[in-house]
Amino acid sequence: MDKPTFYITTPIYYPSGNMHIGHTYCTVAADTMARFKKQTGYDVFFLTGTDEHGQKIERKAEEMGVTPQAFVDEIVARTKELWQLMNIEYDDFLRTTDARHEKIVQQIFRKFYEQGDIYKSEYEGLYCTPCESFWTPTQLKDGCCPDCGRPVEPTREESYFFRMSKYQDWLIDYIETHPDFIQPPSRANEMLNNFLRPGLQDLCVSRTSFKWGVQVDFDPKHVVYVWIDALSNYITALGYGTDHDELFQKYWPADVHLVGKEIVRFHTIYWPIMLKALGLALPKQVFGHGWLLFGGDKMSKSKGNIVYPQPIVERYGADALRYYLMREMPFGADGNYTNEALLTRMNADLANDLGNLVSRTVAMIEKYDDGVVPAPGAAGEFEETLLARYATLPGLVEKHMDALQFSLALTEIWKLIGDLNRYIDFTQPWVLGRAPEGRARLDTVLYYLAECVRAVAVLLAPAMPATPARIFEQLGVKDDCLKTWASILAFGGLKPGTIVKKGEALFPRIDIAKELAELDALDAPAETSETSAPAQAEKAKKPDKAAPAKADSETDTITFDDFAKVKLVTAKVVACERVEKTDKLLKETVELEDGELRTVVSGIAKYYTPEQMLGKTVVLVKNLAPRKMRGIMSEGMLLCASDEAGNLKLITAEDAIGGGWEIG
RNA sequence: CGCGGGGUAGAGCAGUCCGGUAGCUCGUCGGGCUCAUAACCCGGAGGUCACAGGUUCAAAUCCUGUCCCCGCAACCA
Repeated sequence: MDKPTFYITTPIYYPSGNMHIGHTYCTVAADTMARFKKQTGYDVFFLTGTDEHGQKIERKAEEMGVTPQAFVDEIVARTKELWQLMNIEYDDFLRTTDARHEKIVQQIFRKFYEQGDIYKSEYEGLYCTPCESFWTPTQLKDGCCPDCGRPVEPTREESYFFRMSKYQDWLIDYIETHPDFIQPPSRANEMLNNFLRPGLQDLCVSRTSFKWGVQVDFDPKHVVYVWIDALSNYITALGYGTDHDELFQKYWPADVHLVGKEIVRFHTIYWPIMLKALGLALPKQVFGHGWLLFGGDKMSKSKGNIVYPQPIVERYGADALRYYLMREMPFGADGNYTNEALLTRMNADLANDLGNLVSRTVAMIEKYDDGVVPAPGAAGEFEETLLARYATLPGLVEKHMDALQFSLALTEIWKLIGDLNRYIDFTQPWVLGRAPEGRARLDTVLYYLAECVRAVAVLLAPAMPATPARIFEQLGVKDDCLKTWASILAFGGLKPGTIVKKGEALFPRIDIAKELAELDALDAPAETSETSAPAQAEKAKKPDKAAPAKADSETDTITFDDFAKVKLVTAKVVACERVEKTDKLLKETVELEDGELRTVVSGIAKYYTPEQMLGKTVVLVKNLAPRKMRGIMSEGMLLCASDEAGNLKLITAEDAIGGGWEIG
């Protein structure tokens, strides 16, 4: 008999830098789900991968002096290492640079064109030649390029467009009649209200301004634009469109696409329309999970607050991190990552509740029954309570897992763990062990403990794949049949006579204060330099624009001549006002020694009022290229120091009488 | 009125769709136990559910308005 199938995907990640804990979060969730479905009898296919094309990667590679392919190869290699470290068991890893993918994307694109969903037209926009970018009128700043401040010119670029509007009514109807399609439901409203009901624009689906992409085979100067390329991965990985499409026949449509909330739109609007145009079924569900924040802030390279999993896993193991990620926040909402919360959970849940339970269970069997699991006697009141929990637990876990509520599923498992710890206190095995007439009760208690701990190990396996084996080892469970989901549906699988063996603590208790200090010390370099976070990783990242590659690392030096190029002078603030309608900007007029006045715009309004600025002697980068912001030309930059939270302090020169003193 | 998320015990959160005793974890205070990783168990303290109106027998939950916080975007040279 064929098993039911289950096809789950993560997004294909953009390898412009190394994967951090946010990517890890999503991938662990997918892996946990995949393992759970396998455990409960499904034929599972779990896909992840990387989305490797696009101008951004082309540029980064160029800056680093390598080919785009070499650039992404490096990141992909590290990504795969990370997934291995995290115990991610994917069935396939698709790279959009794989020949198998590119070929089918071309085919899909051609099909769209031939059936009239894609038409050739001209992209009309305002083009900034130096930046090679199109801008819409609303993006312009004062009629100029928002990136470089230079004038733009109306330009037409030949492009292909997808007739999204043609499918709009169908899609609205589909979403309204399939309430489970977009999860959580609030995201569906967002899509309907913001994009679908106002009317879809035709989507520009090709570019001629860069080359790093899938070429349009019937019009080679075009490359396929990102979303057609990227979204197709979910079917090209299964061999769609080839002679060997058995996987596609078997697994499509996907049961769930896990996606970050920022790309829900592409997966619930463009992707369904593409599929409809191809005549294919839609995925059963798109689940938009929340973001992992750091201290309440979004993680970002510019804030330097990106958390990488490697140091954590090296210290505490993948299971501890996986548990934390799955347990700490409801899937779908944003959550905070903090080292402190991680360590607290490790101690409270893993060391105290679970680890200690295993430890005391095994220790008592060794002490009172020479390490041999005894046969149970009749169930009493306490046993009935336990059995009641035991009987409903698998069903509850399954219900929560099917709703992707990992946190709730784990909470249910921990309720049994709590019951077991309580059970020991209530039954007091150490008292029973003192008198011969207590022996029968004692044996019953010890058997119930061991059998329930076995069930816990089975239930933990999806989220914590490495831990069950360690529990089974101590319990002396060798028979693989006793490690399956089926084996816990009825109480009593564990054989009396099994030999237990106390081992090392599953999760040793941690000195939180000490560990926190050490983790902070590890993080410290990462705050000032992006390059040091994961020891063997990194090196490949860079700020998005400009900045020559060598400025990347704090260990790199510059020559004196390099330094001499920067003209730093003191400057006195003679006027200052807020720039209207902005949160961050102050406009200062500063005076240099020769009486020269400069206008400077600075993003410091959150830290200084115009009144505070007035009269200060500050440090100005005199020869920085002018840059227009909010329509005001800024002629230089005021030096600031920033702490790890991004708070700014102006560098001032208290003793300087006025402006114009040279520094350096 | 740009888009979105949020304001519930000292901290972090659930509960809000589908009104009906305000709940969980950590911390804290007191007690118990000694099988166990100074773990485990019991109990206590601590909340005008941001604010103001409204609907209702009944509002954290529904409606209206206000305030505040945080992302994104527009402005971090």
